[in-house]
Amino acid sequence: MQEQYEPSVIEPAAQRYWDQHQVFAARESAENSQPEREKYYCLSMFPYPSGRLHMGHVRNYTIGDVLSRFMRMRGKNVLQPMGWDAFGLPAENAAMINGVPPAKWTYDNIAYMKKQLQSLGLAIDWDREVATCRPEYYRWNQWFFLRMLEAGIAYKKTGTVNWDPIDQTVLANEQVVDGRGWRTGALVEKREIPMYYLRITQYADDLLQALDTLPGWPERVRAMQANWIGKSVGVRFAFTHDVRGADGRLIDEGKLWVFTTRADTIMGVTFCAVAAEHPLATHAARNQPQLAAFIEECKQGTAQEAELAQMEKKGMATGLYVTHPLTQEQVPVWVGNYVLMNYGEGAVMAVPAHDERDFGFALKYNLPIKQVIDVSAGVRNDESYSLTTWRDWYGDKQHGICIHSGKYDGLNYQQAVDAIAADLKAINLGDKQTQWRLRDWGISRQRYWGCPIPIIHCPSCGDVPVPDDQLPVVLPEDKVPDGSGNPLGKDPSFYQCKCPKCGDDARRETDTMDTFVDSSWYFLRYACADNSNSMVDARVNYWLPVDQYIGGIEHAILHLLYSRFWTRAMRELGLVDVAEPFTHLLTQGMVLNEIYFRKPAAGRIQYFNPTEIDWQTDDKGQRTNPTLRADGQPVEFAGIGTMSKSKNNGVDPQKLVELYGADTARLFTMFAAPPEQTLEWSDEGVQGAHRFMKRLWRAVYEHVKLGPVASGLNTSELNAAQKDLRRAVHQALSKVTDDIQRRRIFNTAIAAVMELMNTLAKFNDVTPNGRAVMQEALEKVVLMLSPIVPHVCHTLWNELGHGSTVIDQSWPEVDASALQQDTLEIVVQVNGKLRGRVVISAQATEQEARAIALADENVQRWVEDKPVRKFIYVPGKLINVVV
RNA sequence: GGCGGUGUGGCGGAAUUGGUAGACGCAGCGGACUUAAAAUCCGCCGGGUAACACCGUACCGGUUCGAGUCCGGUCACCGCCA
Repeated sequence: MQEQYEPSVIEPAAQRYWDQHQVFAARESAENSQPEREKYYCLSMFPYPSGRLHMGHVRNYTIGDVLSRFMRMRGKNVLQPMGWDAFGLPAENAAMINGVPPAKWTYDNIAYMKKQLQSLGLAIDWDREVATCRPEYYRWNQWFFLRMLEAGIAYKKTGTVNWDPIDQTVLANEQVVDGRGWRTGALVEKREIPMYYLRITQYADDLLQALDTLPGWPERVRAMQANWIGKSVGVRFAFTHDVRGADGRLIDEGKLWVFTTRADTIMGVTFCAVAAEHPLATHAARNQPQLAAFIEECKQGTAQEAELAQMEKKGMATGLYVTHPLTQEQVPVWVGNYVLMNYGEGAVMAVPAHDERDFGFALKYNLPIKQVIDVSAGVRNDESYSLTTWRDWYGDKQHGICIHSGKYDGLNYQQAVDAIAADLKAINLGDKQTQWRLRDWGISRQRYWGCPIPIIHCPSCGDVPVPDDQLPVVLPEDKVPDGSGNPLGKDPSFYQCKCPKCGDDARRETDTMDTFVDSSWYFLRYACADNSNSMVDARVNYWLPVDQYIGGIEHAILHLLYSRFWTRAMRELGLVDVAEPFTHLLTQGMVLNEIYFRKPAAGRIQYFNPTEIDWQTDDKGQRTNPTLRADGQPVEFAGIGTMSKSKNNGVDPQKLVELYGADTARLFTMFAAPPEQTLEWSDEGVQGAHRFMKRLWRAVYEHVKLGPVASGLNTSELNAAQKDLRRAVHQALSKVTDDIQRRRIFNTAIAAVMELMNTLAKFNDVTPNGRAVMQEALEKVVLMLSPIVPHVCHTLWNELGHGSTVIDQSWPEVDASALQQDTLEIVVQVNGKLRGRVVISAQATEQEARAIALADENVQRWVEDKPVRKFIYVPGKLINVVV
């Protein structure tokens, strides 16, 4: 065995072995004599082929790889695929800069990044690789889009869309962040264009309720999805009025519609508030310049819920009144800057007594406050209702009872809502209604580098679907966008076509699909990537659902929601059996690094890579005075932030692998933080991980150097030290198994192995029994670490004398007898404070333990002759003497 | 404002069901080896004390024999909210 650990030699060798023996090729059924194994589909979110891997990829794919390899050793039939989310804007942007077609840029990037992924030693079945920009893949986007069109799940409508003036494209609502395009940051404009939508709102209730069937998902992701879907159950009803517009007709047919979740407070309405754009506001402003000015001011304001909640509530009376549908009272109408036209009805009823926002508004503008709910019943008898100070319990609907509400007096929340909704329905002015925040998913994009929407526009037949036998509509791959709109619209060879129905000249749709479409079902296609005859086949039902999905928290809402929707649509159309595609979800934290900069008197801030910085340490060991190594001059430390090009704090995985090897990179990313938390990069930490690799190598080297172990392990002949070592080995094994299998935490599993290695280093017994114990210990260490650092374990397993390979080994079993102890150390507390430790027999009774504990010198010092009031005994762990 | 989360040494983090707070690693300090350095190995490493005592898991209070962990309240920070 070679003395030096050389990852640059052993890593390619291990990878070559895996490759030649096709060990990661997944099969759907049992082969030859192999017994039927349970399937395990381990999926990592596929990357966008941006050019190079970043550390986030390394972290993501290492987590997936550790789980895949672990599950394989646990006897599962594992599928771990990989592919490319290959359509999208960055390719077009790169094309504009370099003058190269997006297709070439994308395919080149895929080739390079695939090599990078392979250098990490991931246990991927590359035979199933998919790239969403290939016609073999996206033809099924088109095919299924047509099925959805037939089923009414997809439809066309003209609507107001968000127009990004820089990217020249439509954005989904969720792609607008703070009123700006999510990629460009440009202020979004409104445009009216025809586009295709998917009826995700039809599935809103199911998508919401089924979140409860996903205990394997993080709580916060489920909360974010529920929040996004935004179900609110309430009552939609109308105040009547006879306000007529300039044309003499009643505005909105004489009805001011509102939606409320607190219909039980309807008798407490003292005014209504409408949005600045509401027809009543517009009407009232015609001859009130002051109101018109206020409306203009409101229109400048935000449309963001978050900002809305924080800004100062302002309003102005319109002078108009509407009639309360149940009391016939005249209710004044105000314009409020906190009411949004495109949310709900653009108008709200105001109940100042029981809504904090309305309460503040009423105080500010001196509007009446009428209490109609009494919460004192059993809950709040210590405080009374005040007209000047808001208390949170004014809005309590759990314990409230209607008062001052005529026939509704005495009803609780649900009873009151039911009764009031029924009364409103009876007079035809309202009914119960469920409102959703979620909107239908607009998928049309006026972009080139995406999947063409398979529709032909015929002057006489209208919108005609491309017949199935003419699919796919192939995207030409030679175009170079120049920023002046969609190249497809300028290419007659693409858009000129014949109508499939009447054969006349027609024009092909030049919009392409949102790239979220591509990623909404790629995990299904991995199961049958080689099938050129159908979108999915029986193999999909074998592999699905995904047992473990791993990816970034940034996809917690959109991608995961769209995938859940798409899978449901496919199930509805009889293509797959499952509704929920992902059983367990792990959202890994981001990779952070330190940020350093200098701010010159003139010019832009200059950022420095953390590797170029030197620190000094003060007498407390704390770092001070960062300087730039190149010139020794001070730099500013700006804290920790996500790795990014603009902050010049990225770490190139390629260089890391070249310098230390893939195993070190894998070990560090798994060790530095739990998978769900952020990971702070540390070059010293990487060196520490590399140091451990070398220690591991040397431990095996020192052992192997002594020649083959003479005798097998005979557990009945071991001395105390040998037994202790065996116990340490099996304790570590027990912990590592639990950490990976149940807890999905790898840093503590690695820590346990490190601790074991520290113990091993102190064990210098070269007797036959001692060496046999050491052989077992090292074998277990190699097996335990093989999912995490597979290359070195591949080599070490053979060096330990095995003809077989570690990839084919089963996960080791804990030997329960090795864990047994004759004596136990028990912690003794006196009055809850640690005062001593005693060693007792493992079989000792509580009486015996008590006698030994009380006899202990340290314990006696604290107990003295005080009477023992209480004696707590936690067997095997702790004694607490209360005196 | 709403929802969700977090708060532990100089740093990343550990403590899994209420039972030894600080595992493991990094940094630092001391030592061995070396002409020297690097590498490697050994030891120390929350505050406090001569040594104990004592103090210590954001803050205030509670439950308990016992609280980082459970409960009530406060503060700070992070994430998400067409």
